[in-house]
Amino acid sequence: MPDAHDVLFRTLADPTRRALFERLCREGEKTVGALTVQAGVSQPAVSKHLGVLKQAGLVRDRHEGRQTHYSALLGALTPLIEWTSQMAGFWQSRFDRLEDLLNRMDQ
Amino acid sequence: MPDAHDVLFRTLADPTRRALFERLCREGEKTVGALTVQAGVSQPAVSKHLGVLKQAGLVRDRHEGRQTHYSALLGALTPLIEWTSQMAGFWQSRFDRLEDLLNRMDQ
DNA sequence: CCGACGCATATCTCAATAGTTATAAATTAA
DNA sequence: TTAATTTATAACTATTGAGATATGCGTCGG
Repeated sequence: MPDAHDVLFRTLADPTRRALFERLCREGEKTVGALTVQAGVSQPAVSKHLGVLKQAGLVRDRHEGRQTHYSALLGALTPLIEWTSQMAGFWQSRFDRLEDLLNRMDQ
Repeated sequence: MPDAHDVLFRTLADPTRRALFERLCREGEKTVGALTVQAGVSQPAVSKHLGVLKQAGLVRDRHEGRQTHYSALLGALTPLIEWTSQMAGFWQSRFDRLEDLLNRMDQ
């Protein structure tokens, strides 16, 4: 079973899909049709990508008549931020331990 | 040609490869053999993943006799951090504009 | 010098998935 | 009701890439 990091990285790895998410972040809520215009792929492809983004918790949809409006959910990026700072943290702590070691060696 | 974000997301999307990078972050420099033991895949698979990580600038290698030592390069994560905060920034600024609009409507 | 060791590369296979077109389903307009 | 519009789903194709095994290449110990 894939954890949150897996889902996020895998979902955002595709350029087309990430571009869709970026547009929703930049420009706010958009219909499928509006997104399709500049997506460079067919409407079914856009719908499928939006489905994957929704599954990952990165977007939500709102139905209004015969159109569906999608918008970004920034909160879903939290695990990504945490992962990144965790990696940086590990690196930093190893650096600190090295510094300690060097300090002790000086004495 | 894929930009820095593309490379990073694509490289870190694979669980096995990301696990290798995480170990290098947590535990520092490791040989291919040491990494292979706990990787759950064959040694050639590990070598290939390390090659991809190196290509992405996420790790560097150091040859010593007949073994190769790999270590993480945290700086390579910068574009990822920037992308994330950029997305959050777009969201925030749209929120601010909405707030402004509501304030103006109040008057 | 020769065999074992450590890693990288070559080649192949298989599964996952992004894309397509065709079509269904639901809503609105005429 | 019929036709047009909007989105989602179905079915298929093609590509990508992660994994395996086999092997090549350099290095160390005996």
